[in-house]
Amino acid sequence: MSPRKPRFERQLPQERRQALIDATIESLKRYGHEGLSVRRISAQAGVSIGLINHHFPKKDTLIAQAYRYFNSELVGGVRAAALQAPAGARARLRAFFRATFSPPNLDRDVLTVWVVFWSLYRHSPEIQKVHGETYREHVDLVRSMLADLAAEVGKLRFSLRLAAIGLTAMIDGLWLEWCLDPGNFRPAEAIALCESWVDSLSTDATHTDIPAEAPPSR
Amino acid sequence: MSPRKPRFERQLPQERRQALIDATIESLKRYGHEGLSVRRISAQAGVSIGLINHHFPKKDTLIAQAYRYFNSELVGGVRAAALQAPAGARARLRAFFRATFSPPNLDRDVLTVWVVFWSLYRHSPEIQKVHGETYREHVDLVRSMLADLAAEVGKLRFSLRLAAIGLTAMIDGLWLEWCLDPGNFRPAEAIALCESWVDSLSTDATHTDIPAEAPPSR
DNA sequence: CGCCTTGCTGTACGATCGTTCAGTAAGAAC
DNA sequence: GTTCTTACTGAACGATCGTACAGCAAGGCG
Repeated sequence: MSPRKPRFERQLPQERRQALIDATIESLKRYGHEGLSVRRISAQAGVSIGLINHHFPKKDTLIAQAYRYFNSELVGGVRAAALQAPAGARARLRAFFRATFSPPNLDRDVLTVWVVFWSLYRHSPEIQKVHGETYREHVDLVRSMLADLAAEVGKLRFSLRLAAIGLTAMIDGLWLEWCLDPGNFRPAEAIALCESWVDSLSTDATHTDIPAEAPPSR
Repeated sequence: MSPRKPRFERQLPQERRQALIDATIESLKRYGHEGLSVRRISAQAGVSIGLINHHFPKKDTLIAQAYRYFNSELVGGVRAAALQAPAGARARLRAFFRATFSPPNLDRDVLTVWVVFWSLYRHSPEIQKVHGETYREHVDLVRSMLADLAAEVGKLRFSLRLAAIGLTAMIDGLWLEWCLDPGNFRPAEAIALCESWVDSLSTDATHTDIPAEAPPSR
């Protein structure tokens, strides 16, 4: 007699949880918002429907943890790229932009996942919580590089806070536009736009009246 | 005998369709993605469930038309603001930025509606079709103002195409960031970031190597 | 006033949703 | 080989989904 093939393999909870998180993101890439159902996710992971609720109290918990993982992967990747670059604020920023506008980050499916997560934000406290914890890391990374730039070239055109906001907005906006229509511009052009914007930070204001710097109410 | 109150009022198809479009957007503001169900929408409009399929062949058609209306309202509003401004590229851009970062456009609910529509884009051919037709109007508006600017100050740092992409990205990115956390910056700061970026367009490049301008493959 | 058009209602249908839970079996421990 | 823990399955539940459709009734018209 041949040994029976087991109907399933037991795994350590932490490994299975990660597999479910991976399946969540993959299903989200495949089917968009409709991929976020327990049936789609469990099918993608090759497990039964009930296993999700065995490892996660609610579906929303799994989605929030998938968002956390997705965020940390991005931040980890671009941070590593920036740290591997030669010393100097501009070189680090250049490497950061290259990583930002290259695979795996510049990928229509990946960017679609971002947009779907963002669309869940307003009506999901769990997503809001994860966002508050992880998106800050991304902004902090940008801010630290801009701080290095300021140390090299002197005072910037905007406060560190506002400069980081502007650069993050430019990146997110370019991501969004490229996600909706990748034929509009090439990655190298997106990098050029970002570098040009950083350059403009270190030149004196010529035409614009910058409003007095008052930190926002919050 | 008091005259019986009619159980419902008949309306012209075009009026009822518009009412359903309004209800769709309102329900979307209220409940996010989950507001896009025929039951939520019909409840918001105060009509029966079946009326939606009486006026629209499929739910997706209604959603796509709501996206079209939402887009045209935005473009119409900011274009009107730009046209009412004093002559001159900078004045028009300034008015455009003010309209872009003021109500009704700068409203968390309104911005959430944008993000949800964007999240539907990749897996909905109907949304893609509307987007292709209407988003172009917005980009064209931006491009025409930048063309006027170029005519005033001479050659810009980027091609008209790329400059419009960068400015649109900056606006969309700031919208997104403000939607996720309105406490991060004030509207006046967003306007300053945009105006500063436009200013940098008309100064010579100093540090950045701009890649050769080759139109994208498409 | 009665007729006719048609905007409109509301039930019904099958599909799919998130969650529960009793039962199964994998695989380590002894 | 036996026992035990628990990762795991899969049917079942009620709720909600989009669509279809038979019938009602509002309101203009003759």
